[in-house]
Formats: sequence, structure tokens, C-alpha cells
Amino acid sequence: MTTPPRGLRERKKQATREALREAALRLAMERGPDQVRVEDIAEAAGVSPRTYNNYFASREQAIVSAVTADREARIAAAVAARPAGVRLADAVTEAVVEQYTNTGEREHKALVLITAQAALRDAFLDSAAGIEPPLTAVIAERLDNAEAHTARVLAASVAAAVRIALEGWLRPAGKAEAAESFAAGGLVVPSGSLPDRLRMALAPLAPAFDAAEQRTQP
Amino acid sequence: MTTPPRGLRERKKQATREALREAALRLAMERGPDQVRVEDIAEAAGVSPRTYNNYFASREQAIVSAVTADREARIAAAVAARPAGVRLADAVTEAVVEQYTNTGEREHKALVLITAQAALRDAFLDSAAGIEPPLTAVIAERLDNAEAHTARVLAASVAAAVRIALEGWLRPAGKAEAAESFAAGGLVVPSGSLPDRLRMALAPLAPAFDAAEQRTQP
DNA sequence: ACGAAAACTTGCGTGCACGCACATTTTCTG
DNA sequence: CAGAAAATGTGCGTGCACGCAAGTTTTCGT
Repeated sequence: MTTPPRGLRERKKQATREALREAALRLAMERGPDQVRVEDIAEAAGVSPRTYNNYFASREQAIVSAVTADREARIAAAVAARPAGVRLADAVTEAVVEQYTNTGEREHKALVLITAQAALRDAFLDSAAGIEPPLTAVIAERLDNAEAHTARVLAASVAAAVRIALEGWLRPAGKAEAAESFAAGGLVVPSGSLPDRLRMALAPLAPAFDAAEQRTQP
Repeated sequence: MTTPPRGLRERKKQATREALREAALRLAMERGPDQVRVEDIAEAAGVSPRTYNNYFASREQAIVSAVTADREARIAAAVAARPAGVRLADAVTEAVVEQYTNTGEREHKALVLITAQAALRDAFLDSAAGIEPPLTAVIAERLDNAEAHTARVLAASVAAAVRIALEGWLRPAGKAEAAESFAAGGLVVPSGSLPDRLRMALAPLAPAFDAAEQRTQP
């Protein structure tokens, strides 16, 4: 692995983190999300409320993280796994679509829960930003570390695009969206599947990836 | 104008908002940022603490907004003001650089204050996201509203790039950065002026802008 | 111009995020 | 292996974000 477990300390921390994640999600599913207090989560995980806060900055983050857990790392790994021949833009797009499509039964139920509440939706959207650091690393590697700042900007742009795709996907398509698209005067596709939305959002960034790629390997 | 003042109500709201902004910044400069409570700001602006919360979601946001106030609108206006002949990428870049360079005396002092505290730094970085909505509008306009979602993604990418530039700019260049750049193995420029950083961060996005532009006006 | 409707302010109460200081555990050093 | 050094868990206290339900002001229909 990239990080051989340094010791007992790390394992304990990961165990606690996971216990909190699971407790948060389980309690939120049993009762409503509003009926779960931090105190309950901490108790279910066997730690003090104060310790809970050392792991998560908000109650919503704890619940959402049970679903988004290590998607970040998996996306980076998926990009790195693609053969070196394919366009970087394609590698990233496919990796992202792939990791957001692997929706198990448990994950699906959790998403229904998240969609139901505004605060959880926001936390879920914010979690997309977490893919930036690992993406920066793999992109920089493919670019031979020639332009570290370029990799950073591209990764951040991907994160932003993913966020936009998710935002449009879990929006109930209320009258706000209809009015907006009408005001824009365009015949915009009002909805679509998540993979479609992800590809649509990432497509405009492809030229930027191509340019960066050609600059390092002409 | 685009929005003829609809009535007394709007004017009052803007007045209250500005009063809160000014009070927050002034008090933060007089005493330290830590020595200003929400209650103080509200009192100085002549409203209740609860009302303060109807305008700003956090204490840091109120202070920072006194500096970032309408930069968003000015950037959009600056883009719209460029002649139709220039590349969209250049128009956006120059508009951003321009609006972040107009640093008055008052603004400069405020930035020193903001840089000094972590919470304020974060709020300042988050404020960069505010340029997305107006940028989306002007970009969509230049693209003849042909691809609304493309405009949205490009605007979000610009916001992300600006954030990265600001982040690198106000980082004290501690040992963390040095170690990181060394680990990357590259000869990265450790620091630079804000305009330079902004141009560097926005440059990788230019090909994406060009492609979108050519697609609508061949 | 008048009354209904919509928007804004405010007091109150609840749960929460987080700094600080200290006890405890794990890791590092000689 | 002992003791120093560093990282974590925890109790406590403070200020804050925000929902809710009046009370008040502005807007709008007729």
C-alpha cells in the first residue's frame, strides 16, 4: 500500500471514525435525521460528544461521510488504473462516472434520506470537494509533475463540475429551475441520469486537459 | 439599470446590510477580531442580534463581506465591458485581475487583519465562490446562451482557480509548503504577486474557453 | 384609499462548534 | 527498558446559528 499502517494509533483513529460514521447513518435512518443529536451519535459510538467533534465538523458531515467515505480515494485509484494511452480527460471522466454509479443497496437508501433534507443535501454537495486533493496527485503524476499548479486547477475544476452535476441531479426540478431555464432562453434538457449529467458537466473541461497533456508529451 | 429599485423595502435592506458590514469591519479593526461578538455588531448597526443572523450566516462572513462586498458584480460588469472581439478567456482573466488589484487603503488594512486569523482567511477564500453566479450570466451571454451548462461549469472553474490563487497568495509560506513542493520534485515558484498568481491559475482554463467560444461562433 | 397579503424584525429556546486545560495513552530516544 | 515527547480523549464553558411564532411594516389588488 501507499501507507503501511504506522501503528496502533492510526488503527484506533480509523476505527473510531468508522464507528461514528456508522452510528450517525444508522440512527438517522431509524429515527428522522432531525431526531438525532450529537450526543446520541457519540454515545452509540462509545466516545464523548467532545471527541465526536474532533472527527467531524458538523452533524451532517458525519451522516454524509458514511456514504461518501472513501469515494475520493477510489476515484484517484481508478484514474491511476487507466492505461497510459488514453486521453487524460477520458480517464478522469470515466473514473468519476464509474465511482458515482456504483450504488449499492445501502447507499441508495441513504441517498433517499439525504435528498429529503436541505442541510444533508448541502453537506453531500460539499463532499464533492474532497476529491480535489487525490485528483491533484494523480493528475500531477500524469503530467510528469511538470505543472503542479495546472494539476491543482484542473482537479478543482473537476470537483466544481461534479458538484454542479450533483446539484442538478438531486434538485426536485421545482418552478425555480423552470423559470431560470426559460429566462436563459435556451432549450435546456431539464433532467437526466446522473452519469449523463456528470459527462455533460465534465465535457467542457476536456480541451483544458488536452492542452495540458500535449504540453508535457508532444 | 438591470433592476430599477423596486421600492422602499429594498433600500432599507441594503442599508441594514451595509450598516452591519461596516460595523463588523470597524469593530474588528478597533479591537481584535476575537474581541467582537455578534451582539456588539448588531448593537452598533442598530438591529437585534437575531436580525444580524438574517443577513449573515457567520461572524466572519460579515467582516469579510465589507471587503469583498460587490466585487462579484464588478467582475461580471468588467467582463461585459470588454469589446466583443477579444478572446473570452482573456476578457475573464483581465477582469478578474483588475478587480482583485484595485486595492484601496482601507481594503489593504482590512486584508492585513483578515490574513492574521485562520477563520477570517477561510471566509475570505469562500467569498471567491460568490463570483460564480454573475460570471455564469455573462459567460452564457457571450456564448449566445447556446450552452448554459457549459457557462456554469466554466464560471465555477474560474471561481475555483481564483480560490487557489488566493490560497497560495496569503499562505505564510511555512515549512508545509516547502516540504510539499520538494516532495513533488518540481522547481515550483514558491511565491509571487497576486496578479501573477491569478494569471497562472486561470491560464490552464483558457483552452476550455476557446473551445466553447469556437463552438458557438466558428 | 382601504384592507388583505406578503415580507421583515425580534425574543426565545435549543443544540451545537470549538477553545482551553488536563489526564491518559502511544510513540520515540538513548 | 525507562523516561521524555507527542498525540488523543474528555469535561467544561462560551458564543453562536437557526427554527419558531408573534408583532410590525411595506406592498398590492380593487
